[in-house]
Amino acid sequence: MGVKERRDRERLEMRQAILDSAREIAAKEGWQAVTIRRVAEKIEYSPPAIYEYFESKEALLEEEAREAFGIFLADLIAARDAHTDPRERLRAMGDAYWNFVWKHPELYQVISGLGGVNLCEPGHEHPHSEGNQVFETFRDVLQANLPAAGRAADDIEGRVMILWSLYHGFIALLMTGRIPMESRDRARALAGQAVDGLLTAWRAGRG
Amino acid sequence: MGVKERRDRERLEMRQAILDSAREIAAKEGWQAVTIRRVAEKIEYSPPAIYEYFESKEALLEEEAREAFGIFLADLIAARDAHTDPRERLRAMGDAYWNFVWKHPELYQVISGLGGVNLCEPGHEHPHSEGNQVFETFRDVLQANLPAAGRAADDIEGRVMILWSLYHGFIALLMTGRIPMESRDRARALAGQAVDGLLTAWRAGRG
DNA sequence: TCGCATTCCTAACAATGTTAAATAATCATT
DNA sequence: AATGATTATTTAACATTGTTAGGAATGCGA
Repeated sequence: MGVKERRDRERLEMRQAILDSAREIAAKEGWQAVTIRRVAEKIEYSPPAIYEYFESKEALLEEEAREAFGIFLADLIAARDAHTDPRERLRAMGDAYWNFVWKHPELYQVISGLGGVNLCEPGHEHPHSEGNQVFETFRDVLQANLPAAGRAADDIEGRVMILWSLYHGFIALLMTGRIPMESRDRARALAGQAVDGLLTAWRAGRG
Repeated sequence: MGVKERRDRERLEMRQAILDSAREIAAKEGWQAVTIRRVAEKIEYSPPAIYEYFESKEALLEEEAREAFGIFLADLIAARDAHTDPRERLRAMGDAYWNFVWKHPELYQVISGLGGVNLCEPGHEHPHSEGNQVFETFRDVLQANLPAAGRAADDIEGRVMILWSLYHGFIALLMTGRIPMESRDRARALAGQAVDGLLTAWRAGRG
């Protein structure tokens, strides 16, 4: 009675085909161009067929965000595990963050509400467990970068937020054109420089 | 023959009424709810009437952004001029930045492409002279906060970008729900703390 | 008064997300 | 194998979006 299994598998394949098509359109033309009808045309089905696999366009985009978080997290963990020294680890994770964004802009956009993705709003809850895992990974590695003394007293999570905001701020300003794209490499250098400054301040217990 | 003047004045008033209506809707229900038809209904005109005053919805939003930049800049300059000590000035401008965002979220959104505003894209040029003025104002005040030695060699503008990214990053993460709104005050404290850390690093010539 | 520009409206278009209803395909059971 | 039920998929449509075409008013200067 493996017929049920096959049908489930086919259903998953269809679902994935929809996700892949949407992402492909987004990668080529931006999320603005991702339309139920465009996706349907790409997989050679009629528009309403999509609604057998996703409750709405928003649900589809949320699933894209979940996938994106998964890839992002995998990249970060790979970068961390490529080194043992805490400083090397943090540096590599910063590189991984930055590289992920410009290697898959559409993924970072759907994660962070950039590029005309409407998912993200203050009220809206983000139940992506990978999102939390990203945060926790950064927290653990940052903690290993700080002196043991007074570690409990220090607000490690607050400092993760600081670094996160710094990176995301630069990326958002670049992606929205506020900082011109020609300054991308310079922005990367500045972000790294700022992180170094903050780290030394924190190590010295002055932050 | 002041009839021409009167007509011009009426035209400007109508234009402003459109802008005000759009902003009012955005303030109450977000930019997603700002629709040509909603704006038209609010000013008791038919939808196509709007196109006599704005070439397109995008042009309307761009004008909103221009207005928003003007208010933002005025707030920043007022904060700066309320003090003479450079440190006080920078602190006050940081406060002004933060306060502007949460006093007029819809204005910051239309400026920065948050909250479902599609204006901002990497290619799109932003010819808001007020945007540059904001940057230059911050640059001058930051410069006054750094030691004179080696000022020319230091990358002041890069450091403005760093502070800008830090602030904007926190705000964007809050507005998109990545950082929960309950942590807003904590985020503000963290941002200030990070700025202090960076400033001391820069003053010591270690940044 | 006539012509002309401005202002505004009705009606419509195409594109969007989405739903209803009907049809085709597939499967389990007899 | 035939049948009834479930599932998959499509066609047609709806409401909402931005936007345009074409035509009334309106008021100005000749």
